[in-house]
Amino acid sequence: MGLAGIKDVADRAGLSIATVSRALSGKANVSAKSRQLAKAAADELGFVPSYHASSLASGRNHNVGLVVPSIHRWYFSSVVEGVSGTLLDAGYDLTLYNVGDRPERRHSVLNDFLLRKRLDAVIAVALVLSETEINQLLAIHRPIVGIGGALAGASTIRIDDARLARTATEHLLGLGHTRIAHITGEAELNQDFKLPGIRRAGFEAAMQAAGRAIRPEWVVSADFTIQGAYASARHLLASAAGRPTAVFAASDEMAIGAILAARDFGLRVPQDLSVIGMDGHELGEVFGLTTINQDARGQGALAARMLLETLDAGAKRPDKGTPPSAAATDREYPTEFLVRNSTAVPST
Amino acid sequence: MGLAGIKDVADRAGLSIATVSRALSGKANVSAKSRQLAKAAADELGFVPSYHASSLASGRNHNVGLVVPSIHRWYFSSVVEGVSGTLLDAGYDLTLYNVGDRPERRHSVLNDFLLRKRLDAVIAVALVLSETEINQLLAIHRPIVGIGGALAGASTIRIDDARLARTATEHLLGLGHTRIAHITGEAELNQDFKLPGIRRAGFEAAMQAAGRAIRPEWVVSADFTIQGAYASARHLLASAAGRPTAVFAASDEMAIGAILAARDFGLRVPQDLSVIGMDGHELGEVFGLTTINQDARGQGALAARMLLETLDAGAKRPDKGTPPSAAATDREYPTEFLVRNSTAVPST
DNA sequence: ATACCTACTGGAAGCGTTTCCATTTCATGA
DNA sequence: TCATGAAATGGAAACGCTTCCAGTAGGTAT
Repeated sequence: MGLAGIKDVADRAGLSIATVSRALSGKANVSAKSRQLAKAAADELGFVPSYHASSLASGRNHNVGLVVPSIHRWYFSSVVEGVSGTLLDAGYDLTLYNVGDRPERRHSVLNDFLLRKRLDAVIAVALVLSETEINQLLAIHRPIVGIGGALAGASTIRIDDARLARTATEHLLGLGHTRIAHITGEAELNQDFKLPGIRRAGFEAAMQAAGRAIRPEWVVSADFTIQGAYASARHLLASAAGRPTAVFAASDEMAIGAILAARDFGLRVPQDLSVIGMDGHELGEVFGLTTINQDARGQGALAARMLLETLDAGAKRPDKGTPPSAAATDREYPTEFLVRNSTAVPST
Repeated sequence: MGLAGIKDVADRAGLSIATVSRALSGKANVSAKSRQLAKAAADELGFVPSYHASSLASGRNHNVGLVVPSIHRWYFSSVVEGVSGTLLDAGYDLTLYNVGDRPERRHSVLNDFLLRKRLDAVIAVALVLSETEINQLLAIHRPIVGIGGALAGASTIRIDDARLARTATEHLLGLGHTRIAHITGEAELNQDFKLPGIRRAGFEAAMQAAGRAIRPEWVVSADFTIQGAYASARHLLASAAGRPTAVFAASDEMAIGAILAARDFGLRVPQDLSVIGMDGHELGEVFGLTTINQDARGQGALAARMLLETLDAGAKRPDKGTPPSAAATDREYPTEFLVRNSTAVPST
């Protein structure tokens, strides 16, 4: 089988190449009869248009790049699922760039891949791109959407991490807690991904506003995983003497780690220790975790939809036209405060 | 900036297009001087070759497709990380097809995407492709590697699930357990992904070989998540009367769900209930989970390396040559029995 | 019947590379 | 000095589509 080309289809259908192309891609100015003829011939030959030839000729790729710092953690895999589903349904390919913890990869991804005119658009998750980098992308007319990270000049979907962290802390304060600890992200995670610092700032703001001291030894850090936070929380909770009565963890995974550590010490949650998280991890339900639910998957889906919209709008020859979405929108994604039973009034 | 093309580079360097192309792609038969000239000119102009034009002309895509049924579960995200890292380092793109639980997507992915000549190779994770589907891919000279699923005719990386499940069960039997329960995967997961059934068969084989009865009510199913297994295990452990003394879960995530459920009932692990899992989930350490460690990430990396190798071997114009890797290898990936402290001699 | 407009159609020019092939250059040994 | 082959070079033909543009048919109004 010599992989039928459009020429073969045209011959078989008794039409010209041009007409077949129009017919198969659903363009106007094709008679119903021709269209049907073309489709039938294409089916019979099992014709599938060559992606590269079509992209080269039309300038459209039907391919969106997704840049993530990791794929293992709940937040990222949720976003990927959301993006992936939406894109697949729209007939778009998803090219995944998992830049991981290696910064040199990040550079090569931006240069060697993203700029290679092979992507129609880019979704960057929790990645802080420099203005130069953003401009580079915009210069070649590639719309960008950032999720969970501030992208100057590009459209963004995010939640107000500072405010929500503050809300979470205030929930604990409101219950009467004064001895509140915080589990934040590790320093290196703060590099491309300022989130831990922002949530921590929210925590500190709430504490200060309430006139509560922040004990440095009660601010510990972990790597955003359950097991990492478990280890950190064990240190935090080790000595009965200087033990907090509540913990605000910067993610649900870390909150769960704290709950597990607490259980190991025979501490009951919430009677002996209140724990509040942030994210909306599915596993939170098992632990009755009080948290602020953000629909990461939904955020991914929304980002994809936004991109598809601007792509459809700017249709034909994106290289040429004016930059799509001159207006960079900054949407705040809705969240939900989910009170379950990992937080309560302190027993003392 | 009009996005410099190779023509511009050639003009600037005072060379022909052909020589520039050879120089930049590191081909032979280019003088050192010309090569340097070309590189300098390319740098100055910020030239990046057009992916589509280059693929169209050369027939090589530098793009590997990865088909997964999900991205959220530990096993899959681990594999994706492994594949992703290896591919990125080799300068390949990764196109992710998350077919999810919707079978219609699977079909469209195979037809509309994979066959569109845009992929050099395909890695299918835990997906059972029909022989027709495999032949379709092989017919257009696209090497396939399957991970964790049997792909007749294609290369495969897998672990011997049946034997390992048997080993896990034998570990419990060897400790003296007779009342052994099994948490398997749900029926619908068994469709494209026979794994739950295979592990279950291993369990049954071990039990039968030991002359132990399998109590149907002690074989429960869950969706491979912690929370799902937690719910199932609660049912399993609810009545003190007919309670097993050991549980073999078909995945670490489900084993952890069982441990959490046991704790809720005040059962101590391993004194009151032994739990063994399978996979090597990072979280297993926190729970002291005895398991069989399979390096999912390593499997992904290996699959990518295998593919890259055959691609490099078959170099130039893969469309034309003989099918790469006529020899479909079926490798068994090494595993490690990890005895921690979630299993012990039954206390009765 | 003629003019005119519209809906279709097909030829052919790109899209931006890679690579074949013929040609030129250059070093080497006789 | 000249033949000889290897190394380097450039022209031009693909690669397989999309789309512009000119042209053809077929219908309507005059």
